[in-house]
Parts: sequence; C-alpha cells; structure tokens
Amino acid sequence: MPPPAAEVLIVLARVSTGKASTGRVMAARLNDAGGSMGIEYVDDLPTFVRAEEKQRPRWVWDYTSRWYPALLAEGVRVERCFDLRLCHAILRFSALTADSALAKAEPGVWDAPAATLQRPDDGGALFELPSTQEQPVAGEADPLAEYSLQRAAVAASAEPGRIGRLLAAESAGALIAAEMRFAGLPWRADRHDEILTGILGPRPTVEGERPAKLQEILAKVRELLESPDLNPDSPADLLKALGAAGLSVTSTRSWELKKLKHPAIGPLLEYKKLARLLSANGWHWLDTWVADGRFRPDYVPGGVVTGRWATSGGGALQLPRQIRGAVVADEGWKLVVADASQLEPRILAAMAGDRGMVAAGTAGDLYAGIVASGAVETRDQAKIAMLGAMYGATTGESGRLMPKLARAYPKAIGLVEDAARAGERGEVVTTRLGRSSPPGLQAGYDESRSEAETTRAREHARAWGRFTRNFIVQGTAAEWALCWMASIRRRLNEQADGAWLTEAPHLVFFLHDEVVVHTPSAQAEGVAETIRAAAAEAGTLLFGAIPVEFPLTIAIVDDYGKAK
DNA sequence: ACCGTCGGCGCC
DNA sequence: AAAGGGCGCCGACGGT
Repeated sequence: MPPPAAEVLIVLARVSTGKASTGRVMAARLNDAGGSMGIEYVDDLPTFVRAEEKQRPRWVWDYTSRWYPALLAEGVRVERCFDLRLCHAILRFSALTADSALAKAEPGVWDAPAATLQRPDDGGALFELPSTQEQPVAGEADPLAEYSLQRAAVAASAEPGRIGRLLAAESAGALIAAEMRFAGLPWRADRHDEILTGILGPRPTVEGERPAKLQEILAKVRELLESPDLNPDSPADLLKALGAAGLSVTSTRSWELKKLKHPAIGPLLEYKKLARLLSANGWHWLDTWVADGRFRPDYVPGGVVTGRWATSGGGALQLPRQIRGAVVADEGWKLVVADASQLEPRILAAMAGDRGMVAAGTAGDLYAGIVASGAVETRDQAKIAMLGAMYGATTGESGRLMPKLARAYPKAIGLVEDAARAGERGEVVTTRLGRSSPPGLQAGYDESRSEAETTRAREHARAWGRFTRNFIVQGTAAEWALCWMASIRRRLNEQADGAWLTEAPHLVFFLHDEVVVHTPSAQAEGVAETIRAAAAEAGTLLFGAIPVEFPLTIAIVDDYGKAK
C-alpha cells in the first residue's frame, strides 16, 4: 500500500467556550499544498476518526498522548500523524532550519518541555486559553498556525527530505509509544514472584522487613565488619564501618570495593546486588507497575536530548536481566526479540562514509573485522577502542588504543573528533536526519582569568565536546531505530488484514536498539522476516545506497529471559 | 510530613 | 579491570 497520491491532512484542535472545555473538536482539512479544504466541528471524535481513517489522512495534533490513548481505548487506530510539539522541538534547534521563522521566534507554548505538560487523561486542555466564543485554541497555540510555520520551515530547509523524514519518524514513534502502552508488555506476576523468591527468599509478611536471604547475608557482613548496627544501605554508615575495619576507600561503589581484600567484601557485594533487586524491581515494583498481566510504562518519545526515548514510571528502560524471565508470551503466542548488533559503531561508519570500517562490519562481527584489518590485536581491544572513540575516553587502555583506531579508520574517527572539537568551540552538531545539539556552551574562555578558572572552563569545554561527540552517533542511532520501528509497525499493520492491534502481531517493547513483538506462534517466523526487512529499509532511509549492513540478532522465545 | 540532592547502579 | 556518552529510580540525608 503506497501512501495516497495526494495527502490529506486533518488538523485537530479542542474547542472551548469561555473557561470550560466543550468536548467538541475542530477538524480542519488541508490539501497537500497546505490549503484549506474546510472546517467542521465534531462531537464524537472516535467515530469521526474511524470513518476518516479509510481515506488515510495524516492527523495533525498538538501532542499525541493527549489524543491517541482515548482513541485506542475506543478501538480506533490511526496510520499516520504529525505530533506538533515533538516536531517543533526538532525544528526549533535544527541547524537545517535555523533561518526559519519558527526558529527565530521567541520561545512560546510549543516550547514547553514535556515534563511540564498535563497528563493526557486529566481532562484539561493542554494549550487552552480563555475565550468568550466557540473557537479553537487562541493565538500562538493555534495548531493550524503552528502547522504552517513548521511546513514553511521544512520547505525552506537545505535538506527538506531529511528533516521531513525525521519529523515523520518522530511522529510515528509517538504513535508507537501510545500503542505499546495500550497493549502492554506481557508480564507474569507469578513468575516474577518465583524469581524473587529464588534469589531473595519468600516475600516478607511484614512490610519493610528484609527477606530471609538478604537478612542472612547482612548478619554475616555485620559480623565480619564487627559493626552490629551497620546499615549497608547508607553509604556514610558503610564508609565508617569499612574505615573502622582498616579498609581505606573514598566511596562504596562496587567496583571500588572489589579492589579490597577482606572477608567481608564478598558478602557485602552480594548484599548490594540483592538489595538493588529488591528495591528496584522487587514485590513493591510488581504491585505498583504490573496490572492484569501487563506492564505499562509511560514512554516519552523525544525525552532525551539526543532523540532517544525516555520513560517515566517503572524504569522500563532498565529492566535488569535477572527478571526478564517474568516477561512471558500469552498462551499460543511468542515473543520475537530483535536487537541491532553493534548499532552505534555501524552508524558511525555509515555517517562518515568510512569504507574501511563499513567493510570491517560486512562479515558479521564488526569488532572481529577491525582485528582482521590489523588495527588492534584482540576483539576486546577493538570494542574498548570503539567505545572510547564514541564516548571520548582520554585515559586508560581505551585512551591508549584509540589512536590506533584513528590511523586505521581516519574518516570514522575524524568525524567524532570533529564533533568533539565543534562542541568545545561552542558550536552545535547535527545528526544524519537533522537533529541538532542544544546550544549549551558559551564559546571560548577568557585567558585573563585565574588559572583555576581557566582550567575549569577548559574542562567544561571538554566535557561539552564529549557530549557533542557522542550526540551525533547516539542521535543518529536513535533515528535509525525510529525508522526501523516505524517500518515494522507499518508492515505489521499491512499484514494484519484489519485485525485489531492486540489480536495481531504488535510491538510491545523498545530499548534503544532492540524491539520485542508479541505474536501468535504461527506467525513468529514471518514477523522475524518483517523485522529484518524493516532494518534494511531503515538503513536505506538514512544512508541511501551506501552498502552498510545492520545485522540483527533475532530470537523467537516464550520468555524474554531466554532471548540472550 | 514533604522536597531536593546525592550516592549508587540498572539499562543502552 | 574501568573511563568516556545518554538516562530513571531507589534509599539516605539534610533542609524546611
């Protein structure tokens, strides 16, 4: 199904009279040149959207999570949208649209950070301003006016294709985030409880009491450190006890403690491990975040400056491997777990057009390919050197190995080095599709200041350089992942033959370079192929004909714990 | 009792 | 083994 030849847009805005929201919605139809095709007022939005969706319009609205969850709850999906707030955030800072009226305007309501916006289901209108007669939102919050500003910014851009692709991918991500929350990640509370019980002991009957295994280990630690009242959850208390036992450390970080030789260290590290599991993903987490066999975190597209998603609630992007066994497919269904292997270095190679590094990755394992080229001696060295290049390591083995990489792959390493230098000078850097780093640093520093001030300013500049260095890689990888997911969604939707979202294969989880699709068992193999085809499409969308490969590791499993 | 910051650690 | 990028969440802690 190609998109309709002449795209129709429908801009939605809530209607208010005076202070009260009426529940009515204004729907303004635009042709693909942005011209008005008429306005109507709608009382029953789900019915309207369901009917219009047959013409495959692109819905334009202020904020996807204010509109879409209610539609999903009524059994209505949409194929495409523009999320004006997310797109505004991109266009506001993109170097590709820096000359636009949008970018030059004073900050307004469309620049409000996501965190300050009201929750979608709290009933209030997002940008509602007082008025006395029936009309959409007033003044600068008018979505029609905002849409034309955005349209003009894209049209006048040096790279309208790239920036337009980014806005479409970002908006598709917003739809996916809402759909994933709606569907939920299948979660078996009984399995979770079994895992916790196996590691920590049974759930304590008294609130706040430590589980048996934790209690046991704590007793051992207290005895070996001769601190009967030690609270190991308090870094200050622990530091004091360690000092009294003759152990000199300045922090209680695990990797610092590992260096120490003392009989209490083993049990102490064990305690920390278990205490972490209990506090972060224990029974309290289960009670709070899992309901009706589903975990429904709140995904926040565009929540990270680099374009990565954030989440709020339940720490969905930090699910420890220990408990992934609780993510279990429904009876007769499977989980298809796919992750992009070595995504960021491959992205870097493609962005830089570094044929040597691209070639190193074609055989499968990029790090093995780097070793084969003779740049470094072991796979571990290749990995550490690459991470150092992308994060800006200056010391240790990583810092020592990086120059070797720079000699072997001057274009790829040169790209991140240039990004770092640009950041140090206070310049912005831009991803492949056009997301720019925020203007953050005052350029230069005054050499006439004191030595200490100069040192501090220089260190600050270097830290900002490490950020911009990483930004272009992490940000472009995030764009690849958005295109990948949007393509998976579109393909699954086309194959679903009209079946409702949760009755057909659908995305249930996303983790930067990894997706999980919940699917009827019989379709799992086909889903895997769909995911592979989508990865190839994402590569082409970003890099055109450059022969760079993005190989996937795909597992078809009953539970997420078996995926890796 | 509530709020913001810090140390620590989980994920990529 | 651990220093470089990006996050969110926990308990502890110090303030009000």
